[in-house]
Amino acid sequence: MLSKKAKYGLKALIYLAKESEERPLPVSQIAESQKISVKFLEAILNDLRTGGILKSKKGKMGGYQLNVKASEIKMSDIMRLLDGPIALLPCVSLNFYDTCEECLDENNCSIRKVALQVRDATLEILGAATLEELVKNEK
Amino acid sequence: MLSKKAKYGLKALIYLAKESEERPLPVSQIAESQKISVKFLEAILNDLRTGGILKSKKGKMGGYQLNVKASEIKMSDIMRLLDGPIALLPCVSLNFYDTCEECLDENNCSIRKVALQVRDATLEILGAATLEELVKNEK
DNA sequence: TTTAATCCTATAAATCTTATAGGAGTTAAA
DNA sequence: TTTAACTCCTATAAGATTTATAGGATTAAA
Repeated sequence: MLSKKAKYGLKALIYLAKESEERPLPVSQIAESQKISVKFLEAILNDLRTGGILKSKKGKMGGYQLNVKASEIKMSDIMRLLDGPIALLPCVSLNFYDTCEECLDENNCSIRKVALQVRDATLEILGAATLEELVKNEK
Repeated sequence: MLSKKAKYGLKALIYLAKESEERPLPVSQIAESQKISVKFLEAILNDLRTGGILKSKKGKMGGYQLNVKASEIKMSDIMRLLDGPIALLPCVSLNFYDTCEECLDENNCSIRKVALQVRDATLEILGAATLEELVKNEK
C-alpha cells in the first residue's frame, strides 16, 4: 500500500505540474489546496527536492517547482523517494537490493522468481505513468 | 514489501506441499526445517487454517496439512491472508475495498487509474503462481 | 495416565508512520 | 533597513504495525 507520504507527494506534484509554469509555489498554498498538513508536506517536498525532482527558492516569494520536465518524472521515481523499494522482496529490488535475511537459498527460491515477474510488470506500468500522463488523466 | 509473516507462511506452505502426502506435520518440524521461531510460525499457520488454506489435527501425532490441492492455492490468496491488501490503494482493492480518506475525488484520480493497472498485472502473476507451481520451481 | 500436539490470550520490544513544534537562515518588498 | 514570507533543519512524540515471547487450556494418541 502507498503511504500517506507518497499519496501526498503525488498529489502535490500533480498540483505543481498543473498550476505552476515558471514561478515557484509556497508549501502553504499546495497544502491548502490538497488539504494536507503544512508541516508534513514541507518535509515531503524537501525529500523530493533532495531526490532531484523538485527545486526550491528560499525567502519571500519562494517555494517549490519542478526541477525536470513532467514527462521525465515517473511515478516509480516518486514512490521510491517517498516509500522506498517497490519490489516485493529486497533480493529483487533494483534500487534497494539486499539479501533476504531469512532466505536459505536465494538462487533457488521460487518466491523470488514470482517477485521478479511482479517487479517487472509493475515497473513497466509505473514507468509509463509520468507526471505528464497523470496530469492529463486528471480530468 | 512482503512481511516476514508472509515469507514464513509461504516457505512453510511450500515445505508442507513438498513433504506431506497424507499425514499432518507438526509446527515444530516445519519451524526447524525453515529456521523459523516455533511460536511465531504457530500463529501464522493458524491464520492460514482460519483462512481455509490449511487444516489441522489436534493432539499427539497432530499437526497441519493442506486443506485444498496445491494447484488451487494461489500466492495472492496466501499474501492476502497474511499481509492484507495487495493493491497500492484501498480504493482499487478487490478484497479490502475502502475509500482513500485523503482523496478529494475518487472518480477522477489519475493515481487510482495507475493503481488499477498495477493491481491487474500483479494479480495475474500472483494468480498463476499456485503452490504447485512454486514447488515445481524450487529445484 | 502420560505425552505431544493445537489453540487461545496476553504482553512487549522494536520499528515505522504520521505527524507537531520551534526556530535558524534566506530573500523580496515595503 | 526593517519586516514579512518563505525554506530548511532538528528534535520530539503519539500511534500503529510488525515481530515476536510466554503461559496455559484443550485435545487426542499411545
